[in-house]
Amino acid sequence: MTRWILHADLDAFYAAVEQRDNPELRGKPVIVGGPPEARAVVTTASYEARPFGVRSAMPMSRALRLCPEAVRITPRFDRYAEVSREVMAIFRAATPLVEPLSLDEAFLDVSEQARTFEEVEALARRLKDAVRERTQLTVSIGGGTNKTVAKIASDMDKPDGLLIVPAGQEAAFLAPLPVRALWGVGPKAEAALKAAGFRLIGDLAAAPPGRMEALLGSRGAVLQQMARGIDDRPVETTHERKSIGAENTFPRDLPDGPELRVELRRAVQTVAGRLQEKNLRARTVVLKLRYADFTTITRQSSRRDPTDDPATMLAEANALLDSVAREGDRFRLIGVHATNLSGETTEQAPLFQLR
DNA sequence: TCTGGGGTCCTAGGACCC
DNA sequence: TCTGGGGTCCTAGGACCC
Repeated sequence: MTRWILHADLDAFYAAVEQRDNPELRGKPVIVGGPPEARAVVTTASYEARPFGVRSAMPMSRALRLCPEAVRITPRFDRYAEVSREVMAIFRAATPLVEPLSLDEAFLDVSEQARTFEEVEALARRLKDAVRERTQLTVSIGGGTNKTVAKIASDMDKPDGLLIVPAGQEAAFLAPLPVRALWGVGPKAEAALKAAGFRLIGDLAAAPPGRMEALLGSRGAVLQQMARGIDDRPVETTHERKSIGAENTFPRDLPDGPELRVELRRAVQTVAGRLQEKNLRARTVVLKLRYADFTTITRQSSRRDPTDDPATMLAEANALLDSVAREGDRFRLIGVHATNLSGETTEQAPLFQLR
């Protein structure tokens, strides 16, 4: 039996929700993200904003210079989560095998619902129609016999796309695409591959045995298999949470002192609160600091007994900060993470919670 | 131009144990 | 005098994803 995987990706999701909720924003460039004074970045740019060169992860100050007439909206994550649940429910009505990757993306295994290319395409079409009718949002759907192909296919026909790769065509579909399109190839790996003469996914597929490992370590072999259209990762409906964290960049750099310690306490309280909400405890507290020059360090301490107590965690975090802070240091970010979790860590929730 | 915040996974060195 | 080999845990940093 052929395995059929869909990857569904809501188009400019956060911006689209804002435009749907507020008709005055429709047809206008909308940029979702914090204010430039807060040193925020773009979370999502509507399709009207993209011709100006506005992209996600870009500093908001730059985005607003590129597109001064844009309407900037501070993200409303709770709202996006609500809409996301509606969309995921539509997917789960089609198949129980749904793996949310974030609020706006999911893999679906539809092997039980569709057996041929035509049936898969028809099912994807029905899903797109259902999402549009029930939420007024457009979703791009890619499909194929594995996750790699489905994910890349959904990217290639945005927005409002639909692209199913026929069984047997995986490698041929991937070959002409740049290596950067592969999941797990970021700026560093791309540069390393380019320097070694590999530009296209087809180049990776054809590399001699051992070449990819030499270049990229253990990931090399996996990447080459993906490049060849081979990827048997299943759609996972649950996942085990490994960490919970909260961090914050300040509008202005701060020295160690009462203000910084207050920020640290806030972060600890957020994390402890979320641990308690989820009935989890952590054995390890991680302090994260970013200096004014953007260098980032972490310091952690573990103990035998897991805790969710804010006072205990704060004492540890403060001690860690004591151990690194020097006179004259200035910090732009502080964060706290809890790891080595115990309790019921298996969840149905998305892998990546927020975008 | 000036760089977020939520995560996962991997590597590498050192401590410690047998 | 020169000095194992394997396993596990902890720590720190970094690449990557959305």
